[in-house]
Amino acid sequence: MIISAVSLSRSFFARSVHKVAPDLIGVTLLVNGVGGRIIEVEAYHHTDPAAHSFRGQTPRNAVMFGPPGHAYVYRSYGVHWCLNFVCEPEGSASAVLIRAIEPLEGLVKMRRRRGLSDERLLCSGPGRVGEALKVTDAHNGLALDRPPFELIARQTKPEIVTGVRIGITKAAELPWRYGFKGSRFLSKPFR
DNA sequence: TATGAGATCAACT
DNA sequence: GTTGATCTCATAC
Repeated sequence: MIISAVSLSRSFFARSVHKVAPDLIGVTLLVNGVGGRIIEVEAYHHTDPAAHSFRGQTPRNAVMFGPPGHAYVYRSYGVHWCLNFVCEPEGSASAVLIRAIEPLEGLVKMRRRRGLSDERLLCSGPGRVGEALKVTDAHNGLALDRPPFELIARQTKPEIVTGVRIGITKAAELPWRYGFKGSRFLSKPFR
């Protein structure tokens, strides 16, 4: 069977984060040909106290204030690189955090980068995704429809679960975490 | 199974 | 000086 790989259109990200985030579940994300299916994301909006953009533009979050369809990469806890996709028309400053993917392409590279063999732990967490896909500040601001990024549309719409976001204290009650129902690659179970 | 320290940096008080 | 969109390893129950 031949399955054609359809890239996401440029307008995909020119919508509300709350539409883009669930639509990303099941989409295949590759960086330099390495990656897999997006399993878990979180939405951050500029009106949301938990968002980096909430208090206005800084050197770190400047990309969030730019055009949609670009990568926003930030250093988490001084240690990890976390990957976001900027959404909505320019200036609204919202983004989707990629929290987990199901490893499909470049398993050998991901295992080497992570120093792990357990597939389930390769990319199940935002810091782990960054390390496995080798995302760094060099990717901050790059367009998502050009190399090294590749986003391939899903064939069918998966069942999606929602819940509260993880690891935040501000606006912790907002159900803006989205996941692929039943996947074993979720960073934490939904309940 | 659960809690704690360390890594190490931008932004905030 | 403290906090945070995190993870790993160590030690304790």
